[in-house]
Amino acid sequence: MPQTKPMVSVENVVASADVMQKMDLNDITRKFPDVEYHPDSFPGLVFRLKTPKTATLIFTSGKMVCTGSKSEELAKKAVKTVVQDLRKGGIKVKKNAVVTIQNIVASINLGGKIHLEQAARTLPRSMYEPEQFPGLIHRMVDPKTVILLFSSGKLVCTGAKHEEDVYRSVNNLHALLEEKELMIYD
Amino acid sequence: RLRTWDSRSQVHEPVDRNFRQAFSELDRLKDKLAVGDSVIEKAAYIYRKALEKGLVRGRSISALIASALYAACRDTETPRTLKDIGQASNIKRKDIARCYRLLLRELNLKMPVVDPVKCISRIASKAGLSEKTKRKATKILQTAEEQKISAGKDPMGLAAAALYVACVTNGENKTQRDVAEAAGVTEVTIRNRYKGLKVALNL
DNA sequence: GCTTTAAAAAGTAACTT
DNA sequence: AAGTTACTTTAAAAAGC
Repeated sequence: MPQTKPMVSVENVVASADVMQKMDLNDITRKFPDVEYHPDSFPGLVFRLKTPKTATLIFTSGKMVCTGSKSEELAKKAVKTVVQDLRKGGIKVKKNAVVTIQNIVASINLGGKIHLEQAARTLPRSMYEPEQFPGLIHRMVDPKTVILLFSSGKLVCTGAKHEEDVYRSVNNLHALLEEKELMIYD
Repeated sequence: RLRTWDSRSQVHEPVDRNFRQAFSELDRLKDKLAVGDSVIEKAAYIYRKALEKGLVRGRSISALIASALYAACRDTETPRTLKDIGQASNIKRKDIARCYRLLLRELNLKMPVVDPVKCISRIASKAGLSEKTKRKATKILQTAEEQKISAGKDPMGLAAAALYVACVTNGENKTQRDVAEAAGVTEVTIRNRYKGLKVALNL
């Protein structure tokens, strides 16, 4: 059975947020010189934080998208910090943001190599096209996530809404790989 | 030939016009890529399935035809790269790749994994290599117990590296650049694959 | 479908030095 | 030939073309 417990590390969390009020992006641009706002190419304003190291997109509707956090909690903290900074800078923001986690990306190391070509033939809902990408793309149904498998035994799991989904996805896949004898331990 | 189309062409509707365009395009690509009628017929079959599934809505018909042809090549193990089809159809490689993935997902197609051995002949003829070298390269790839070193690697890079090694052992005067150019990969890739091959073959 | 953000995996490509 | 940077794939939201 698994000689090694999978090493999981959350690499990026994407969260949407809403302060439920119209925002004047040009005003924010005037008061925050380090902000990026190019309405001709994209309607969102980019507000970067050093800690947590994130990038938050702010739209005129008051809706936001925060990316780059290493955990669900840090994503929420980042949005709070952005709103606080806006207020300190003189931007009126009445309500606190309602945050929703939209996607979690994690990297995993199974601790053993994977027989990719065999996996490509036996794993359902999988695609392996080394001419296009070195990893095998597997779509898991429950939880609904997508996992990229590499011959090194490392994985990337994305599409999860909760950190628990990442662990369930990895455990499901790991068990499946061992059941079908697709794992190669030293 | 092209009975796949003829058998359905009796219904004269907009769909009919779509098929005619698809077939004239496939016939044009057939000559440019030098693939057989069976590949074209398979491409037509896949394209028709895509039409029936409504995958053409809001999408480029040309890109869908080109990706159906790529899928047919893959299914029949006819060695043609996305780059080959992109050049023949004047459609960006990235667009063909995206449509191809869509076809796999929506039509539930399962393709065999590309066998680098099947890529040897095309590279060898483009580079003007001997039959002996081709045979040697085939043995090299087979002896390299594939699976262990080829996972995740571009099949054309693996085949090119094997051919380069075969040239050296057979004393055929071809540079890495010659082989790389014929295979459509860089010399750096041939060198990197060569390293793995060297270990696998105890060279 | 595109535009923008972030991040990992491993391979390949394109420049510099 | 080594190094660096950058692009390939995956997911997801935002507003608008």
